[in-house]
Amino acid sequence: MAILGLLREGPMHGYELKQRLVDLGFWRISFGSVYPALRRLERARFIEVSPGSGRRKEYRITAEGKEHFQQILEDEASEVENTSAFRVRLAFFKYMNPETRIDFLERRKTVLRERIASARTSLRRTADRVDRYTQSLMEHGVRSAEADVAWLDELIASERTQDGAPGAEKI
Amino acid sequence: MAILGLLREGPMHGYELKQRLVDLGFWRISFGSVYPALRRLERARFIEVSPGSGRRKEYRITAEGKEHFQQILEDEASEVENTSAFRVRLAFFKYMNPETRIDFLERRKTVLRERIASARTSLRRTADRVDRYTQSLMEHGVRSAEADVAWLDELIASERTQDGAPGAEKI
DNA sequence: CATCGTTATATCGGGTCGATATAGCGATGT
DNA sequence: ACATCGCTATATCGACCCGATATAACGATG
Repeated sequence: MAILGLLREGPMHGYELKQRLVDLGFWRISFGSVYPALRRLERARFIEVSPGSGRRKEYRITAEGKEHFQQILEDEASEVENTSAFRVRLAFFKYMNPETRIDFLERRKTVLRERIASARTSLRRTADRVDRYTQSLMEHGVRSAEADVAWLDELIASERTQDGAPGAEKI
Repeated sequence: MAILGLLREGPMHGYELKQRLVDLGFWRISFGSVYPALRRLERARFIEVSPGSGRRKEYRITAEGKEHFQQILEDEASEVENTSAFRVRLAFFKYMNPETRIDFLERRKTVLRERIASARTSLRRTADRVDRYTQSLMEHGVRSAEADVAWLDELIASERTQDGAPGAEKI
């Protein structure tokens, strides 16, 4: 999905795609994921290949590819539990129907809130049994999730005020 | 490694192990990882199985298992780029040689600092080309990483003052 | 023009994930 | 008494991802 999204901006070769994925925060994406994914997308006729300069291969998205991308992006039941899947969809939010954007963000927020609640419960439950390192780890997990929720609130707020310039409220 | 660490605390069955892994922040750990892992550990003689109550199977760590756990925990070249691997080691920090703990935390900090730097670079490089959502995503990534660094600083500080009570400096 | 670091494509084995199957268990309702 | 529901519990499968590795051309430095 991320590859299709990036190729919507314009044709690219594999190595460049990988770099752009790293830029989006997928630090550890591997060539062992990228190249097989490109072959799968080609087989499915969602992308096309043509020789670029040197030994490069230029990948271009097809009409079917755009259609498929839109379909999985707009899918109402779109994954919101999976952090990576969430981040990919957010990176291509501009292509998402504005009406479903807020719903999508709210659903992510619900998931995080649930995790925070259950993490707090297990912290209380195990407070006396686990060592200070484990406890610090769990507490940091809660704080991170809370920061994520605050960020989602920013995004939702700027999405509601239509003009929407997230970053205007930036710290 | 996480399974061996948890079994050091006492015998457990598979389902319970999975729950404890979730408690440690591995929200999405799957049974398709847990049960095959238990079989591999059994084959390697790092754990032993005995029938528990009902249809449960109780897993126990062996002497070889403890030895192996200690070895991969203390391994100087221990993975610090991989967030999951880092978190597992931190969860079992009490078993790690105190001299190597600070080094381990510092190395993780270096990795995060490098990521922050490269993320800032790619933010500056792409600031005018990418849309506001992508930008917010990248900015949030940087803020999260910075929060992680601050947390590591807390852990390092409390580790240096021997008595070490992380959470004493808690916000 | 040798050498080194970067760009670039590709594959492989071992492992993870999400879905699914199966079934016993305890509680709640009628 | 017993149906049914949700939770506990073990297990497997296909599709896929990751890290290591192979290969080679390219550009810059000396």
